[in-house]
Amino acid sequence: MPNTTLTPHNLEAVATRFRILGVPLRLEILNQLAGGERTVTELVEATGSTQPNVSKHLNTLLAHRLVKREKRGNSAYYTVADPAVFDLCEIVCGNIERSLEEERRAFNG
Amino acid sequence: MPNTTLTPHNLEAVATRFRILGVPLRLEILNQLAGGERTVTELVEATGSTQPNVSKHLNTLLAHRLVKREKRGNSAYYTVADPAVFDLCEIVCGNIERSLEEERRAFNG
DNA sequence: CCTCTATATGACCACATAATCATATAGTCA
DNA sequence: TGACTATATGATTATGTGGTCATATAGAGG
Repeated sequence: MPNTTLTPHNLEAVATRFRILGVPLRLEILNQLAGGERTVTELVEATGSTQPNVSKHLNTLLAHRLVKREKRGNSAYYTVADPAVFDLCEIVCGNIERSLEEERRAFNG
Repeated sequence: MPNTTLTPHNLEAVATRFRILGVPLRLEILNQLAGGERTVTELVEATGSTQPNVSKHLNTLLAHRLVKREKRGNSAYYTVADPAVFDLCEIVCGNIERSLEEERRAFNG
């Protein structure tokens, strides 16, 4: 029953969620977190970005509840809050694939 | 087998797709198109936005293959290119729901 | 051809925000 | 306490883009 659909009322919230996911570095971070919890330093190394930048994006992801943070010792360990985000990526990939396939068919019979 | 996942290579494309969906008016347009093809004028009335603005967003959606356009007579009829986008919205809604539910549980036991 | 309607487009502005730098905070260990 | 490491944060800049306005394009009907 909680199979909510797109309504004018939650439209803003949904758009915001999409916007959060619309930044490559944030997707890359989430992709890293798909392999389990990571510290900021690990994410900095994995992404090649700067520490303040990664921290800031993690903060954004945290504020929108896409990740969870747990402080242990000197470090902050981040994990994905809801694995369903990866389903999103799957679907989007499927979308893009079909688009490209269709374009290909349109080009050469 | 075309079950593509998030890789560094398509990451940019996926992020772009998310960014396109991250604008409330565009979501509203897609939501309208869920009910079948619509003309620009119809979408202007339904959304309460201006004609140039709606046209511009339709152009963006078209450029990224989220909608299709067909010109008949004096009007332009738009349709959703890939209904799978609505699955995205469903998932996001589910995400948000779970977030809020969890937040609620955290607040009052 | 003229008018009306529908749609697209270019110029412009305003605002949000991603990236960077410097610095603050805070925990660990000697 | 002092040095070191890890993380967060404030200020600033640069850029992208959503919205608006005016205008162009184009088809329909007289």
